[in-house]
Amino acid sequence: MATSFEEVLAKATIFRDVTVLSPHFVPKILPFRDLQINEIVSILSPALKGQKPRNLILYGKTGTGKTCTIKKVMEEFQGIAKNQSMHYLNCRIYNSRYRILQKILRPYVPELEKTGFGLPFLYEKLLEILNKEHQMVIILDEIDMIKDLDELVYTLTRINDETTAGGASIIGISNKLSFKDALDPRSKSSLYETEQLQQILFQRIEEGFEKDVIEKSAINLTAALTAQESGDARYALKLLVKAGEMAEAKGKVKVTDEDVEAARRKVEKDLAAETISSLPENHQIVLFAIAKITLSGSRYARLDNIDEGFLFSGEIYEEYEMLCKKLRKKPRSARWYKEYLNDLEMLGLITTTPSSKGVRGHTTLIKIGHKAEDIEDLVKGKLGI
DNA sequence: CCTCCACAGGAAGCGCAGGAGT
DNA sequence: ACTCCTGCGCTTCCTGTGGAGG
Repeated sequence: MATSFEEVLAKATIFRDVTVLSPHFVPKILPFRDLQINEIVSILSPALKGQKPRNLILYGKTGTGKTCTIKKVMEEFQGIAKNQSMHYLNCRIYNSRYRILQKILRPYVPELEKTGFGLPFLYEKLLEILNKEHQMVIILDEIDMIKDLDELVYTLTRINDETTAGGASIIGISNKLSFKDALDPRSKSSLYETEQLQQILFQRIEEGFEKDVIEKSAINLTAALTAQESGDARYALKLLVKAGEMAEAKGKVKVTDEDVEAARRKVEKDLAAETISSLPENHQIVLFAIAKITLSGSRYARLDNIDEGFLFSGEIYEEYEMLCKKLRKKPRSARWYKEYLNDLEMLGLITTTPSSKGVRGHTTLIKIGHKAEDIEDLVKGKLGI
């Protein structure tokens, strides 16, 4: 039997307002989320004042209100500042650098209705917009779905360096804590903030350790060491786990500063080993050359004004060429060798500094970032020298 | 002051692989 | 299946630069 609309509307139902229960609904007040909202606001506010933008990643299991929180924040910010815009993207749909840029730019660039524009074009357009003192906040929901995330992060952080006025902030949302492991170290360090690091630590400690077994000062030390090192959460967690293991092996009940300190040395070597083993061959050869000369002594070691342990770019390249000959490989050009040095520095395996007084000409001085014996050992095994 | 040194790092271009479009 | 395009890893060429040395 047919029921009229009036009858349906008049009938008292169980629901007061069905839309409230829809997953897309954003309630006016989010209980227990005020703290989080404040944090996000504090991270975004410099961006709105036209200062250097910051990035942030929210993570947590589905249904914990990440998307909801961020939508609330968007509502509050919308229209507060001129020359400012927020873009919410679900990366399940916009899952590549190209698609995301295209989606963001569409409202500004009418020609984009047609496809067929290259990435450089999109890049230029974005740069153009940001340069008009425009602040952009890009929210990437389900960020782990993006195929070329490293490139995207690199592009966006790089564009921030190039703009004169505005800038772009990235807010990533992810369900998986593990997704960060898939990130390039460079992207990682530009994405993570210290506050996030602390949050990760506390959350993980609660989940992974018995109550109160880690002394407060040990946690502080871990955070301090990590911040000083790279700010990489992966490092902090490894440190804690190792410290826990070492304390356990000694039959201790609590994890103290000394355990963390002892763990640091071990973790450093492990992490180096991990990094090195995933390095392309030529990078490894260059690194080996650096370790070798460090151990045998630099040709210029006795030069005044040069700090001990620093090597000359030129002598390393010569050593590298010799090693290649020994391995029956064709050495790469000097130009590309310099890029290798950049990569190695980026990974924290070496440190470089430009030469100054006391050195003829203009060159780069290179120092190995870990114990040379360790590095030589690790690479030797890998390369089979 | 000029010149040389010992590089730095940008620009152009090349061969190749993988993906998109048709 | 075919072409076309793009990115990648790399080479070659070239100009720039700050200090040493005469």
